[in-house]
Amino acid sequence: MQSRLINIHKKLLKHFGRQHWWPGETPFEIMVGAILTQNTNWGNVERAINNLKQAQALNPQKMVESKASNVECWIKPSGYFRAKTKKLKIFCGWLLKNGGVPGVGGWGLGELRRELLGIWGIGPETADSILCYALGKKSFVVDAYTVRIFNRLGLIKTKDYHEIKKIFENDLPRNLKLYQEYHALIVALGKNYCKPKPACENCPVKSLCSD
DNA sequence: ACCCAGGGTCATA
DNA sequence: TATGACCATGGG
Repeated sequence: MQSRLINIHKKLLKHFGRQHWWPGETPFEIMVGAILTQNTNWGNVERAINNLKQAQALNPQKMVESKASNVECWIKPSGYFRAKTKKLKIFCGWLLKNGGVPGVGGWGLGELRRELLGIWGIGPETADSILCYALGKKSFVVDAYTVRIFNRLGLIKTKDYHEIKKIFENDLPRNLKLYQEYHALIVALGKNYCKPKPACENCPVKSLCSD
């Protein structure tokens, strides 16, 4: 399995090139993006983040202090704007209480991951995205594309998040840039070739990933 | 007019 | 444990 996963990464890298993820300028912006992109097209998230920047609200303090109706207005393009406003406010409250980005950045991976998962609105993928891309922790991110693609390739036969995460983390070299690049490439692959319907027979993914 | 998107929570069986 | 409803905007 090990050589398969690494081999697939190599092929994807060759085909798509480096993705330079996460698209965001600061760790906090990456964290906000990780929450806003939940089940949402990235283009819509960019509009929301631009609104926050324009309002000079892209910092934890302002996020907590601002009226909910204002935050809702800024992030409206990213959808689920009421739910996500609540998530952002709760998350930023937690962040401030714990010394901001520098404060939580010093924690160990295991402890920090459990903390994040304890926050309302932060599930496994959002937590791992924050860990891996905002804080540089070696925590592999699994998403719907990963589940779909690797099941279709026949390399896994489970949809369980943590099972799949372990498969990747056990088999891949423990390398941050590899974790970051691999997940980004999986998203590139999923966006371009691996739609839910139809589940194509001659899926380009298979030839792309075959030996 | 449909399906989909870089999920997560909650209620129900 | 495992489905289903719900959250909501914008692109194809």
